[in-house]
Amino acid sequence: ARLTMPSSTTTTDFSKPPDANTLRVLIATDTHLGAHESNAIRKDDAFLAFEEIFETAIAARVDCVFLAGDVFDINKPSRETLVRTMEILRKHAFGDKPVAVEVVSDTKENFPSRGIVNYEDPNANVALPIFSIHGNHDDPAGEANLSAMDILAQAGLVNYFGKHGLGGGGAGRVDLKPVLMRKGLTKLALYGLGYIRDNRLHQMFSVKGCVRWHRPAETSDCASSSWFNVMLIHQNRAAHSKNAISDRYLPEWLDYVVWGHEHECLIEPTEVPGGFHISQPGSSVVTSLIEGEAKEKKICVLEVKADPENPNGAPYWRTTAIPLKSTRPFEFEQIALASIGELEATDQKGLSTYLENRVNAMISRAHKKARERHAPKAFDVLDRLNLPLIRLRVDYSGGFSTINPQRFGQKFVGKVANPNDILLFHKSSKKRAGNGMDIYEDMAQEDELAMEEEAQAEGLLEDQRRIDRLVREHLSASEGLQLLTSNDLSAALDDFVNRDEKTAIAKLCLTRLKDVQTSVNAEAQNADDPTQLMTKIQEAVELQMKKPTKHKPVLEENANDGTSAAASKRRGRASTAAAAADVENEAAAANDAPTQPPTQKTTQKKPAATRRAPAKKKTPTPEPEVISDVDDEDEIEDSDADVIPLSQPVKTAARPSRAAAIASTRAMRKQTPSSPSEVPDSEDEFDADDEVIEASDSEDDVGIASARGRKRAAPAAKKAPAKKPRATTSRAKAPARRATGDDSGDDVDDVAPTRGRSTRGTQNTQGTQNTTQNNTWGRSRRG
DNA sequence: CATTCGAAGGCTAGGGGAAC
DNA sequence: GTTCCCCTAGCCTTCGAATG
Repeated sequence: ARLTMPSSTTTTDFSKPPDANTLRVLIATDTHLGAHESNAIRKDDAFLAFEEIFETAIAARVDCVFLAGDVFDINKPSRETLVRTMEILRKHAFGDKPVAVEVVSDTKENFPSRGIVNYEDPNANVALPIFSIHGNHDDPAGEANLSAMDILAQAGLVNYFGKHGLGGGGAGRVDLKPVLMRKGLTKLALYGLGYIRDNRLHQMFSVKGCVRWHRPAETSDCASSSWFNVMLIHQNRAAHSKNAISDRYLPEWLDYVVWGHEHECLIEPTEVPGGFHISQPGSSVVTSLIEGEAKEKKICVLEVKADPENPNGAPYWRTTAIPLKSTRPFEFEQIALASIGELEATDQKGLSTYLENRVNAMISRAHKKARERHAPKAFDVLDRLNLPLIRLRVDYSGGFSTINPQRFGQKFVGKVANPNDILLFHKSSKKRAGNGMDIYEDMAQEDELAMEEEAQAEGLLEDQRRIDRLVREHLSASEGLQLLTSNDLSAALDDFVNRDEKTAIAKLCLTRLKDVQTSVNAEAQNADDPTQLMTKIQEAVELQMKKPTKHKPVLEENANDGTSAAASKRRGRASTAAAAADVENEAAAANDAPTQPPTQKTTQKKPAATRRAPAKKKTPTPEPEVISDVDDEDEIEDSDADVIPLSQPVKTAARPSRAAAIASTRAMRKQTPSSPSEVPDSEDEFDADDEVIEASDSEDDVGIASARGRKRAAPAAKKAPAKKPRATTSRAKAPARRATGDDSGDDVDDVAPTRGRSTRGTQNTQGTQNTTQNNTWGRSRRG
């Protein structure tokens, strides 16, 4: 699906800054700052990796950094964690280097809490803009719905985006409006979706109009397809969760998806058939001692550049994986005792000796790997390299007994980072079944357990049914509920009891009250006499009562099935027919929904090979308000149907340049208090029209840099040589590593292990290769 | 002074649920 | 499905106050 062309450079050399039309971004995720904070040995691991990420960003001279969630390990990080995090960010994100990338979208919408992108804050001297979403560990919570990321954002250290209010009733609604970035001719649209509970998001993706994608409008000067579309997402991806978010939910016009949350490093971009590429960088610190975390930890650099011959065509791009060196070595192995000939089930001492030898071998292997990545001196000095994480997962089926892991670990204190939990014993069910004598006993036990679980599940189900029934019986009668619906109340009670949401009922009442008040106010204004007023109010209240629930109905099954009655009801919530239907009668509402005439032409899903950029199929709509009509579309599966053209958010000189803002602030400080209007108001420029894009394209990179860094031009130039050795040092590390630890004989592994992807031109057949080693640039076929 | 009693804290196992 | 973490119950020990 991608065309490739040889890079203009011969090696992946980040010591030189990217050219005026190349946007270079460092991408990392799941840094889990504060992880293992109470563990004296491991408490620094996350911070060291975090620091290395930013050292790499500086050395690679990237224009900005993208973080895909879980920056912090817990929702309420300790003060120590916050301070250490802010210290690292302050050190690397602030400085005098001019910012070459420019955000041209509405920053009030992108970053609602701050309203501006941090480098435009006259009080913050930002050199490296960082854009981050939240993850499940640092998701917003509390009355004010704040995340620890909000603290960083308020301090001007990061640009936190992708927090969605989930308004809109029903399954909730998310409006994905991209952060539009420009550097020279290159344009990048950055979409972000911070973590949302899987089942919630699953449901939203299944219901038409709940997830709405906004795209830069197609104009004669600027094709939609000339934007490089990047998505940061933080959700379950693997099949281990039944509500895992499938990449099929994402629109195929995306180019590059950074998948956070999953800790296994699968950073090599893999192509979704006919669509975009997904890169899963994985965590930068080991949080669980599982196999997936034993892989080498990596981050990557994404480079995007417009085709100078045809700036309106699809941009070129490539990625470069960079292994992290500061991560603590982690060796993982699993063994089945029954398959080891030399062991006898009765020989406890023999077992202990065997495991001890095995662990020692793992430690040696960890040391060897660490030495290969570091100069021996560093290895000896750094405890974290000398003290690896070791996990031996032991299947003791077949009559073996376990040994106390803690006592076993005593022998390895001072040799590994996790002496207490090196060994993990488990029994495999298959092996157990093959073990003659135990089989009936095991089966009996399993039957018993299964019956017990079934009974418990049935009990829970029965509890929920009872809640539902009680509410209906006692509160739905003529005078029982006048503002709340029984469905709403059942759902809130369920949340209160089963999900420990102490404010569920209060929230429901407040929301309903507000809805009714709004509705009554609107109706009352149209009434002339008191009698009519009463009738109007009565009607308004009745209408509100008939509106669908904001909570998912209790006991709703197949919540992810977009064709279920409940889902259909939600889908049709914009239609008066559905709204008028009794909330109890979901089927009736479902039948009404499809009869709504679509207000926009529906786009049929085509085979991947023949699909084109959706923007070209649509007529550009100048009015953003058109978005509400999307609900009426009936093609659930077509992700294109939820695409909304942004009404010319692109601007250029609209915002005051940072230098101008700083100058203005300083001038204001020097003088007696003057009117705030000295700072140009960007509001007026915001609705700039088509011409803006042309103007934007004509402004070259130097123009931006000089405009932004006007005041700092001299110091920046002076600083350049000082920073150079840093980059050179970083560059020198790669050859050094090759020289010391070249076990594979393939320097490809040093930069980005390929797992079969190679420099030998396989990309022409596979079409998925945009990796470092070959220095080829990928490109969308569209354009 | 010895014994008894209760409070407080440490430790452990197990359950539940979140994370992956 | 596995792993990890948090919470809780239950048990034990220690300590101090009350009692005889």
